[in-house]
Amino acid sequence: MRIGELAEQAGVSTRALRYYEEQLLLSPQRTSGGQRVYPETAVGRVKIIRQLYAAGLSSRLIAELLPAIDARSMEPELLDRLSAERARIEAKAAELQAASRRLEVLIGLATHPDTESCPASLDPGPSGARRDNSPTSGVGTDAELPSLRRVPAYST
Amino acid sequence: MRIGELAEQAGVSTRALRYYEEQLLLSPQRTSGGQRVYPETAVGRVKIIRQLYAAGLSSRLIAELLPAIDARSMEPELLDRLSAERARIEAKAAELQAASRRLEVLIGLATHPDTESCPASLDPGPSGARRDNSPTSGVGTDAELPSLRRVPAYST
DNA sequence: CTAGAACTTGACGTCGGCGTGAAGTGCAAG
DNA sequence: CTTGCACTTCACGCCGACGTCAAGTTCTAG
Repeated sequence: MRIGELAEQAGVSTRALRYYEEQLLLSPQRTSGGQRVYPETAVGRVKIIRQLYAAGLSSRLIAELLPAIDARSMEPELLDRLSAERARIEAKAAELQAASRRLEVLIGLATHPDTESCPASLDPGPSGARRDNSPTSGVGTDAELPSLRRVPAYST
Repeated sequence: MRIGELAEQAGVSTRALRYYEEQLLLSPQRTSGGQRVYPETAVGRVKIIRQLYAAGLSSRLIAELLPAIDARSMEPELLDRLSAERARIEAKAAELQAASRRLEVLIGLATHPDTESCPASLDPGPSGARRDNSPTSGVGTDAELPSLRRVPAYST
């Protein structure tokens, strides 16, 4: 199959496919005229690639990972790097959830009628799964936000 | 106080402070010579800005948010956008966690001795808090990954 | 007065995963 | 042969929050 068909079947753009090839994730054959020819298996392969991208992996790491998946065999060192990546992704997810909780507090302050003087420390607190205290580009000590109330919203 | 001192006290770079000003998040006064002069309150303000950045907000949204925080009063429309932002951040966090679970599966496949023919569907499944089925730049239908085993690692 | 630290504006670099032309070539149908 | 779509390579654009020179100015201590 050629690039257009693969793009459609895999649900990606032709530009993306050429980019993947540039990143050595795909190695299609060529016709005598220079056009790319992919095997049927390429559809699944592209989907796997998308999965790995969606997992936050860089094209570099994916390029190293794919041969291992093909060979059904992984070097321990690569396995370690994969674990490290997963840890980073987990940390990022946790950070985002903490951020979401902070926003939730802020929204709550503006949504509720001013319920007492709620101490809005905007500190997410250790409510999640924080294993380490790595920097994670930390936002230092937390600042306080003043209380908010919703504006009456005149009859617009 | 001048920019260097503020930078140190707030824990950011002077470049960042100038960038914040460019984004209309800060509006310091100037000396006759043109140097920036910040009030003491700027320290807290910068920390709040950092919090909002950490919450995944864009400088554009922060710029609209800060006056509301200053005025302790928020327009409902702005509140809605804030909620939408929070929803997006939540979705992103959930997506990352799903990705992390996928990686965990992949790592597990390579780590365990080949425990039976475990059907590695790499489907995160509904194990988390997925409220909606919004696109979230979805990776379409899930692909299968073959099983893996760890390579013996010769005595290196 | 002078050294030099701290400051100023300006502008280009970064990182990644593509989007989006531009200009030319391959291929199948009528 | 010709139309015309799919394809090719090349290469710049983009987004965002700054980092990082570069060259000039201001402030402060001695």
